[in-house]
Amino acid sequence: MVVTDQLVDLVRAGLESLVAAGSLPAESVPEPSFERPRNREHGDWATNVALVVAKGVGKPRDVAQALADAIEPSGLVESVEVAGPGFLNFRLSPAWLHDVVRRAALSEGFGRSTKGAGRKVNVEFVSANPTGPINVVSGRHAAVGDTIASLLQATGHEVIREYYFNDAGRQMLLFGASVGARYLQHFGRETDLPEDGYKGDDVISIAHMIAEQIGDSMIEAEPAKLAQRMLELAWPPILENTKRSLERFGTRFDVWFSESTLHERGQVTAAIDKLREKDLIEERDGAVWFLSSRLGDDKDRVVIRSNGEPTYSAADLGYVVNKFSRGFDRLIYLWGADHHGTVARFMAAVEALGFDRSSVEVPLVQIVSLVRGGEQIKASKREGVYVALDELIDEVGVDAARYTFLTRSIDAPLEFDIDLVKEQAPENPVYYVQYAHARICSILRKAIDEGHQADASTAPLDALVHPAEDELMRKLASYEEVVPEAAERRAPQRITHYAEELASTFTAFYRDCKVVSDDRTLTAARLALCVATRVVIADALGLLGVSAPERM
RNA sequence: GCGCCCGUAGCUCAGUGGAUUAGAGCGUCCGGCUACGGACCGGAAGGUCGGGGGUUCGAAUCCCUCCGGGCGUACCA
Repeated sequence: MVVTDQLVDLVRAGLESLVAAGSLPAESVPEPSFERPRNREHGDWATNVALVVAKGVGKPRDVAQALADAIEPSGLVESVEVAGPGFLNFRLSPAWLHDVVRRAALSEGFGRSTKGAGRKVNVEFVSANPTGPINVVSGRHAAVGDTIASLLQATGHEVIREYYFNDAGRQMLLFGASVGARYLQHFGRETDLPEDGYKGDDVISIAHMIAEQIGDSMIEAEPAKLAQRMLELAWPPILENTKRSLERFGTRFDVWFSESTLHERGQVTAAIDKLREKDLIEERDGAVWFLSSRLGDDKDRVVIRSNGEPTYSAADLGYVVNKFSRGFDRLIYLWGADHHGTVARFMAAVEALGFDRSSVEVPLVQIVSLVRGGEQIKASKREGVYVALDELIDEVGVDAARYTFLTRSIDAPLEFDIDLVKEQAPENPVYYVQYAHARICSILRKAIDEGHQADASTAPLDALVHPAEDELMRKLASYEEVVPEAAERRAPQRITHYAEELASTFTAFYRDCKVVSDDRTLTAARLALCVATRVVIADALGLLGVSAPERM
């Protein structure tokens, strides 16, 4: 049982006995919460529960003292004292830290919880249209979405990673027309790119590829037919490249979801009909409108244009119904902050379609701005301005790239200076963390060579009394708080920061405590601590999708 | 105008209700390699947590307001 749960039980029992004695009203008993005090003089764990219940009952310190007296002694708790305005500070026996070391070293679900057990979550991220190579902006989304998904799995959720792609519709036909223009140019025809068309050079190479495949058979085709045909030929190989790049980047999706299948199955129309039944649909100016303003949106939104084509957000209606029909309890849509203006409309649709708004969340990843040659450039696929994810991987490697994306909060805009990132790649903190891991592996190899055993289940952990050992054990213990918090807050950066702290704490231990020595008891204990640290570093890096090398 | 995000050390950023020492990396300055891996380590300088008001026993953290920056505000996505 995790130590905080045991403490909660102890304190709850104490509170209940105060209620039974009449010194606390029954309705004022909250779930006690525990935290690790920053200052070590304040004990191992502290709760503010007395401050919370004291309101209208008495002085916080008096309540705290009464509660401290009411808490039954146990083998776990060495002392409970009242401090500051009314905190209860707990000092624990060394056994809890030893338990941490053993559980971590033996990999028995350390850092895992079952909080989300039985909950099925869909995490949809990246979802870039297959109009060209996947870029670094998508790279940030891939790293973040993948890690959020891993964190949810670590807290017991069943998770599906999903990629939604556009293979139809106005925007994609524009892309098809752009490819068509390049196709015609390939055969020497004088043709301009469509206005707002896709201007990137990669469109040229796609057109060349198609030209080799089908020859000049389409050069006399009607523009609309040409665009449609080019689109059909272009997107599948582009999507394949996207899959390959993302897999190379360590991100694997469970489901690749095609927008056009929603239309083919009539799910978009069905969703609109459902809104119509609720009188949330109106025809105006020849278009069909969703009256989203009745549900918190700024204004109503078109779902079917006056030319009869559904809008992209109409597909979203069918898609959310489709997702829920697959049995998910929660949908997470990781969107770019430049789409935040559509969140209100989307949430209005969720409600209108009969779903609970609180079961859908849309974390927004702030924009990535590109800097190249000291100048800020606006990344745009249509303008052909971007840095390809493959290029980033080639230059700095997967580990450094992912790690960089995962050190920042999703709320922080990311300035991506491609020159600077390449230059600073060797100084990336990821190597500090990986180095600590490799160093531990090296120590363990040496110890085993010399006939020592690294068996945490039998190691005499009482021998660990040095302050640096104590610090390291405490840092390991906090992993069990960090993972659920990172998961709940959708905050991968908590894991990167923790990994650096753990590596740094280990390095201090390494400096002060020689692991392998003639003292076999002490060596056995320290080896167990090393194993525990190695496991936790590897686990944290694993959540981030970063490798944990045994040698560097 | 309205909406969302941001404003913390010279720079890039963590910390988002807890304890009169607010942290890290980089940069700057000083010092350290005869131990299991120096991709390192120790120390120093550097902060009105954008300004003001409020809530609270307690605020960088919550609320209001102002200032500054980014993004959005389409029958594009």
